Amino acid sequence: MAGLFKVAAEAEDDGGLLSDRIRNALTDEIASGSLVAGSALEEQQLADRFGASRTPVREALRQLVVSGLVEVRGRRGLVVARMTPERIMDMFETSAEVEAMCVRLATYRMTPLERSDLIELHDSSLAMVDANDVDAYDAFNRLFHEGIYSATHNAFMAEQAQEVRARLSAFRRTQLRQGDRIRKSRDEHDSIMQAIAEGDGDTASRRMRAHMLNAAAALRRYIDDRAGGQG
Amino acid sequence: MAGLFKVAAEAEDDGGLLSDRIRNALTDEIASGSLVAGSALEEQQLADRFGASRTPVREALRQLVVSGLVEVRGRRGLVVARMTPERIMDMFETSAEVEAMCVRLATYRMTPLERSDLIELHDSSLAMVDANDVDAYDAFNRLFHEGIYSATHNAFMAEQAQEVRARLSAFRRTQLRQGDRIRKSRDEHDSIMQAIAEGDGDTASRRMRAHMLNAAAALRRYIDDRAGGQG
DNA sequence: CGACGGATATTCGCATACACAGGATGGAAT
DNA sequence: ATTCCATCCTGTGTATGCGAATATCCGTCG
Repeated sequence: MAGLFKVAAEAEDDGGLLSDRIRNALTDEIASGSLVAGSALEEQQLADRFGASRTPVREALRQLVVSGLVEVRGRRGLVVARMTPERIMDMFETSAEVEAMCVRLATYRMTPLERSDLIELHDSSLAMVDANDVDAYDAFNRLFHEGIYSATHNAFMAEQAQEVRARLSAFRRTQLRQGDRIRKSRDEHDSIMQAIAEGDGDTASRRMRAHMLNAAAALRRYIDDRAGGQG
Repeated sequence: MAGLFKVAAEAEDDGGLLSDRIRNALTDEIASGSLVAGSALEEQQLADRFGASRTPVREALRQLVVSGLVEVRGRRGLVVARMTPERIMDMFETSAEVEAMCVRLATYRMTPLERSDLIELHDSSLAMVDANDVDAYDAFNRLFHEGIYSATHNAFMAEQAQEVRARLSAFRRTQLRQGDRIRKSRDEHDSIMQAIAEGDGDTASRRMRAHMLNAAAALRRYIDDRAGGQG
């Protein structure tokens, strides 16, 4: 999953391994929702689409299975991981705890430069909220949280947090479109930033946890609205 | 990595996929230290060893790369992930935070049955300490922590915690052999159990973090003793 | 004697080919 | 008409072959 962290690696798409290229492409499509959960993933079909043979496609798929984005169904092929609402909630809760853990460490360890960068980044999000630009805010949100991961000064923890976050990215955008969630999200960021500025890691941690759980609650409302349960 | 959690799957070793069998075997060998960090992993050689062709070996290796146990070295083949002391410490710290996070939730959520099972398990470890049986204690330790993961009643979090833990298993045994670390470990478990019994999740969490960091410190002393740095 | 360059050999990355399993489909029997 | 069975067919799992890239080794030159 170290690869996910260096998304700058997309630049070397042509130079890298074919299987990696396919893996990254599929990761993006699953995370963005282009490939909906439960879709069958046929090797030959994907091979044709990417202009490759089945071998690199297979390797990409097996890697996605390990990272949890794809699941095997016996010998009947692979499907995009279909997650139950319960599992999604579990993942959000885990993400909340992980983020809380990261922001606590980050508060204690970030350098003045990192702190000022994060403040500047946070300030920039106000315009996106006013414009109600969900895509821009989603992109900002990612940078904000990645900035916190990085400020933990623990590369492994940052990777783990990033991995969990990546697995939820498909749902995060959905959740942001709920009502005025985007503005509330920004407000919550603001209160987290205050705690960080005061060097109060425990408070920042609690607020981050609440922030993430609010996002999860918003998603749950959305899921409950859409369907009683399509497990 | 869900596969790691159901280690009962070892029973279906013969029935399962060849690439899975190879992956599990290599995982065990890396975790146990049979394959030392930095060793080259040649596809043909492994294929011969497992009586298979290169294809399933390749798939197994690529999966191990994703899970972080193996790393790629350009086109010059793969090696068992060589971890720097810094990275190992990062992993231990992450593990400490993750365990702290789990025990906090577990304290609030475990059922009376889970609590009594955990107490019983903990009590059983005293004999192993008295006998200074590191292997037995190591096995108990695993059950103890897995019991806590399970008591979070969050399957995803349990899997994540398990995955982090698995990646450190190679070092954990080493650390337990340091001085009277095993007895101290047991004492720390005891204080954690007290907090759990009192339903004080925050205290349990702090004590768990300290417990894990103590283990990391013991390992660091060991590393520092052995070599100034063999990165 | 050391360094540099080319040839060889090893090993990876991908493609293709073959084997096998499970499901779908069609027909026949009840 | 429905159900059961046989056959085919689709798709996965594995093996092998070929091309490319790189390390190694040896010879030659400085």
